[in-house]
This record gives sequence, structure tokens and C-alpha cells, in this order.
Amino acid sequence: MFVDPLVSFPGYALRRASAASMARLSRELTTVKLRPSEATILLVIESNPDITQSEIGQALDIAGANMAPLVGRLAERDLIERRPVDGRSQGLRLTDSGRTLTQRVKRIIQIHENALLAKIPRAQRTLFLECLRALYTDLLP
Amino acid sequence: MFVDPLVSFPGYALRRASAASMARLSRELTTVKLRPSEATILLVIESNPDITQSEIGQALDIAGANMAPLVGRLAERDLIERRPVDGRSQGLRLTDSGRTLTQRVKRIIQIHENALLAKIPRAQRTLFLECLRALYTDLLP
DNA sequence: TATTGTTATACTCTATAACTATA
DNA sequence: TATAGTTATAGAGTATAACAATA
Repeated sequence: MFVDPLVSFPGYALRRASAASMARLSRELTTVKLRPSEATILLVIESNPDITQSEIGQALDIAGANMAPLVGRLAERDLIERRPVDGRSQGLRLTDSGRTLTQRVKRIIQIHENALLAKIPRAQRTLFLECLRALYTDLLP
Repeated sequence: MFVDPLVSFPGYALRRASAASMARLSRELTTVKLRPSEATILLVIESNPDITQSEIGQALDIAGANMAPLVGRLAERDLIERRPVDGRSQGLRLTDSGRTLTQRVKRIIQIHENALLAKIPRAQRTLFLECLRALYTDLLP
């Protein structure tokens, strides 16, 4: 009989749940040819026109060195445009085709998140989300 | 003012919480020069002597192609030994040095998991773990 | 000096395909 | 035929170091 020494560990359960969710989201996003990180960035730009990529990086905890190629790909596909704010910063905005694609992304993510919520008892949902946020807001490496 | 379109999404919170937890665990495991996946495999072998690597893969949801190099590195470091069961399967066991290192790994993981639990209200812990397990047990991609 | 953005590089985990040897 | 294990390769996220240009 198999003995699982990990069943009572929240960190391990967190890892497995996140991996399952991300694998599913990745597959769902293939229809718009976006990675999860790219889709997330589009949503943030839509809600925050003229945000800079360093501000996005701070909000999503993505290092600057990793933001550059992500934003670069979105710009190359004409989903976003970069408008110089000063000599070194650029405000980011969705283009028309970026806006159109972002609407599709929002539907995909909404369906995805609903599928997750369906697994969580309704009475637990708010507390569950609060526990997750507590884990990533002040869990310094 | 920054607007965060992701705050109410459990999938996004899951991703961030898992990433924070794994970054922390990775750093904590540098003292034993193990990756999180390698440390996890050691714990499973300790609790299940003579388990095969395909059985470990099924339990941890790690593809066979990815198990091979993980187990290979542990064997190369003489932390585990492979005993042929039949012509194609090998039972895995900890060596003496593997057993010693696994005790250190268990302490590291216990401290890590306690740090996570400290962020979760005591009354929520069981339900929180059940929600996470519900997410990864039947959330097929 | 500090910040923005960039390039290069490496590590970890995951995914697919193709192959062998054995059951 | 199906399974156990392996190899090669690629994609995705993340990390550090170094750099140029600008504030």
C-alpha cells in the first residue's frame, strides 16, 4: 500500500493545485496563442492604460529582466503600443486588435476561474481566497 | 491609482501563493543541494521502500520522461539505490547517506510548512487543505 | 546615484516524441 | 500489446549579472 507523506502539507497541496490550474489555463489560452503571463499583462494594461512595464512588474512580482521579452512579444504582435512618457519610461496601451483579443481572454479566464470555484464550497470561497492572499503577500523567500 | 483586475481570481492567487512558497522552499533546500522535486521524491521513497519510479511518478503526477533524470541524479549522489524487481522495474531504497540527508530534508520541510500554516487562521487550516486537494484531484486539464 | 529598460544566461518544472527492453 | 525506463528536445516561469540611457 502506498503511503503519502505529503498529504498533510499545505505547501505541497498548493504546488499541485497551482500546477493543475496553470496546465489547464495554458491549454485554454492556446486558442489565442498567449501564455498565461502574457494574458495577465493584457488584463492589467486594459484596466490601467499608460501603465509602465516596471509598474506591471511590481504589481505582478515579475522581474524587470523578464518583463522585457513579455512586453516585447505583445508589442511585436501589435496587441499593445508603447508611448514614451519620459526618456526612459513608456506608457503601455492596448491597440484596437489588443482590445479585441483581450475581450476573448477575459471570457477564457472567467470560464477558467469559474471551473476552479466550482470545486470550492460556496461558503468557503471568500476565506479560501483570503488564505491564498495571506500566503503570497507576506511570505518573503 | 493602480487597478488590479486579478484580485478576485482564485486561480491567480493560487499561482502567486505557490510561486512564493516554492521560491522560499528552493532557497531553504540549497543547504542540502536538492531541488524541491528531488526532496519530495526522497520523502516518498523513505515512506515506501522498494517503490518503483513509475509508481512515484503516478503518485506525484510527474511524467516518466521527467522522473528518469530526477532519480538518476539521486542515484548518482548515492542517496538511493536501485534494486531490480524484474527485467524492467527497479525498487528504490534510501542508502545510509540518503537516510541521513532525508532526516535533514524532513526538518527543512517541516519548518517550511509551519511557516505557511502560520499565515492561515487555525480554524481554517483543515478546510483550506481540503479545498486545495479538491482543486488538484479532479481538475483535469 | 537611482531607475528604466534591455540582453544574455542559467535553472527548474513540464510536455511531447521516439526509442529499448521486457512483461 | 502494454509497460518501465530512457533520451532528446522544447516551452514556460524565474533568477542573477551586466549594461546603456535617463532621472
